[in-house]
Amino acid sequence: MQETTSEPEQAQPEAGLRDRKKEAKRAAIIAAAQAEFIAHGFAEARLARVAAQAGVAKGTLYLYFDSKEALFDAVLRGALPLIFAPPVAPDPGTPPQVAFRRRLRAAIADMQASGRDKLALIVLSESAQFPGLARIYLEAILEPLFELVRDYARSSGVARLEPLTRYPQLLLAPMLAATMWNRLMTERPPLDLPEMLETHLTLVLGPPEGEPAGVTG
Amino acid sequence: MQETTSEPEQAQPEAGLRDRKKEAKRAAIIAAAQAEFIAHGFAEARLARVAAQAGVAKGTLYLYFDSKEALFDAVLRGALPLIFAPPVAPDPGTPPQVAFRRRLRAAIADMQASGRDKLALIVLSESAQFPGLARIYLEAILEPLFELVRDYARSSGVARLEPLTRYPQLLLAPMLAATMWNRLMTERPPLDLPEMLETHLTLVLGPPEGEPAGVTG
Amino acid sequence: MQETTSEPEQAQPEAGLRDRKKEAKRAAIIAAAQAEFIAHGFAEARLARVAAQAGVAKGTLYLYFDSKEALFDAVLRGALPLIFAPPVAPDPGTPPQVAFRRRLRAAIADMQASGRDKLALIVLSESAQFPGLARIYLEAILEPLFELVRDYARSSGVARLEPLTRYPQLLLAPMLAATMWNRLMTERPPLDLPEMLETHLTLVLGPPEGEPAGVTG
Amino acid sequence: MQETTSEPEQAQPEAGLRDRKKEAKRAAIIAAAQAEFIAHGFAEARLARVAAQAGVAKGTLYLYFDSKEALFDAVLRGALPLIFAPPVAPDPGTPPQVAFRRRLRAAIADMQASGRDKLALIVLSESAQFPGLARIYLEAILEPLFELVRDYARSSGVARLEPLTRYPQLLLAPMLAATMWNRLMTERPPLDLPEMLETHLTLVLGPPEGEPAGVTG
DNA sequence: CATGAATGAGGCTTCATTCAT
DNA sequence: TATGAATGAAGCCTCATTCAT
Repeated sequence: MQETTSEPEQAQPEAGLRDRKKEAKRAAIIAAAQAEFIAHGFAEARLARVAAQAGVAKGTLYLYFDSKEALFDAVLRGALPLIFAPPVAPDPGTPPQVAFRRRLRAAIADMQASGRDKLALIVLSESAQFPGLARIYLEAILEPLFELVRDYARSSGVARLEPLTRYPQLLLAPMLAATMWNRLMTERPPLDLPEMLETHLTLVLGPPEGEPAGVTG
Repeated sequence: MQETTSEPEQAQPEAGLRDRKKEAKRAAIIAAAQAEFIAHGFAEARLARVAAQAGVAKGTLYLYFDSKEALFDAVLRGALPLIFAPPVAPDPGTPPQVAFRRRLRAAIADMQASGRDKLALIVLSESAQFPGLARIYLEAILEPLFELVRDYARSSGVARLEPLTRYPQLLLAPMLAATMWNRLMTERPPLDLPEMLETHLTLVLGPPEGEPAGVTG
Repeated sequence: MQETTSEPEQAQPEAGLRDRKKEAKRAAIIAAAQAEFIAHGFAEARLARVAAQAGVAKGTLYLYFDSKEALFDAVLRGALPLIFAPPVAPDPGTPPQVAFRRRLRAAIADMQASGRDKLALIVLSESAQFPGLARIYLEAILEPLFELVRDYARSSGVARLEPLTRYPQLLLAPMLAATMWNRLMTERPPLDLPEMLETHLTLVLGPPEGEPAGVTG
Repeated sequence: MQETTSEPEQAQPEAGLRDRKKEAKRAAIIAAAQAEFIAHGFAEARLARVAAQAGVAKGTLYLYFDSKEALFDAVLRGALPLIFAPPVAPDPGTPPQVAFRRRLRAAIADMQASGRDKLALIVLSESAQFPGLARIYLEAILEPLFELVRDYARSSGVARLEPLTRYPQLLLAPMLAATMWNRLMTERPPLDLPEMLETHLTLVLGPPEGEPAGVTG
């Protein structure tokens, strides 16, 4: 139990090193798999490509994951925590509407940048094969967003917005639709997601206030 | 009904009969394939099941379609014309807003009832494999709807709605989202699509007028 | 029901031809598999070799059998009926002891010649993997033999043989042992199975009577 | 317990300790392997399970054995010496027939208790893969038993038993058969091996004498 | 035109064996 | 000496596609 002096902590750091390496490899595999699933969907994803991309042998995948499905599962779960980590500290002082809009913008940008929107699509279309997963995944993604919307609609005190507490989807749907659009309509100029979002929010919620203010006002 | 005499005398009716039979079989195959693709997605669809369902041998599929992809293509194209057949005659005399809302309602109901919403999902998620198809399909479905929205926004003369001429998606997205929701969240009470649509339209367009009329002011 | 004359019954014989071909191929596969299982045991048996030996593609095996285990099962079941088809017609007139001995001799010779003794061994040693099969197989092979022994012991009226009605195994075990011996001790001169059997029967049952009579003349 | 000083001073006792430790580990591996082979046969045996059971890492196995086959070989050879260690001191004074029967009984009981009967089965069925081994193993087990039988048959002076000097198998086969039977027919009441053996010996050799005495004689 | 048996490339997965630590 | 992560050959099996009938 005593501390080793010169060559400190033999077991601990060595195991730590091992574990760190394992964890790094695990992460590499998940990253490679995520790219593969995003590029080809579940059924057409090839574990050989995942292994090659991750720089390991095919068999090595099975040291970390029991099966292709388990790997898919891990990719999804791995993506989950990233989805709604508050992107910027809540910054007290900003009016709620501004914070709300920032939050939505960040969520959109993150989905787009990470490619997780494509994962969501895959889960959607292959939900027949992964029934439980679809529920978990979508709940983990959507429920927090819904709560965000409901909170805002309630706290805003605007009567017109009351329906959003029942159908928070209404506010979020265009983001989903637009993100799909951009992923699919690669031959066209992409939609300007932030602007479109702003437009939609203005359409539904009214013009923004408190923010740097674009127009004169 | 007459027997074919071995000499192609009445080429017309005989060929017509043949063609009708061929066409019927072709239709049966497409119907079976549509069900299969909807139920399992593209990759997991099995031609053996399609053939069995259509009541033909597996080899027979190849007399009508070159490949699994060609069959998928045919299914999609077969579904297209149905999507926007005007469901009810335009019925002159109804105010444009009412007609517009009816049209949207009909489109939604049709998508839902036919299962074509699932087809759309499949195209979405497997668009990497079917790049051209995705474009064609979505354009055929969405463009007419967009045009409908743009027309309405323009002709309404309401300034607030001007953004819809640039982003007609904003009005349609909730329908897409809701249809996906209901397809996936089978464990929960389904969203009431018509009501949700109405809510959304009211939220964006304002309360309906000319129709039975809900609130007053 | 009528006899086929020149070219009658189109469906029947054509289907018959197809079926006959399928049946022939099925038989060829089973034969090839039996040889393979006998040569290498279950786990080391290679379906590639079975297919090659049977003159079919690997995938073809799966048109006839669901899995390697199912093929093994079929091999065993296919071997069963052969095991105790009465080799010669019972020939009334021969005294029961003679008939009994003949029967045993034939059973031994048949097991040896067909290689089914090796199959039995495989079932034995891999019974952990095929629990039900072991029971079925051994019952199908052994129970009839046991019954034969019991019948004889009872009908002989010899008091000394009474234990055989309880332990018919005692009379048959040497045949099992000897057949194993010859299969394993390939480097030694093989046991003369018939003679050994005769010796054993004489040892237990007493000298044969009624048969051509051996030495003296 | 003393620290190794880096200079190999007391090579003898230290090495002895080391050797003992190594030997213990080696024994643990063999024991684990024997259990594994008995439970699953050779092909289905998993070195991972052996290592886990022995409490060592998988790689460690290869410090002691070159390959899975070498380990199997070691298991068999390790089991050999146990098979015919005279279970009770020959005890002079008992009549030969009694000693003989006791010996057989002990051999049977030992095979059963140790699970080595299953090992024998495995060797039998996989003899194609281990040709040399099969011979060695079976000779080591059977030859001593055969000699026992031959000795007895000769020394008994009973003419009827003369065939046993040529076919000692005849006396032993039921034990082999019965041991197999009990291993396989786990769903049925097991054969009472000692009683069956006694029955067989009585059937072939005549009623026992000198022992507690059943009949008078 | 229709059939359905046959094909065979290629996917996922296993596991004895190796090797850097 | 011991570890256990990594390897990669090889097996079983699937299924879109072909072709003789």
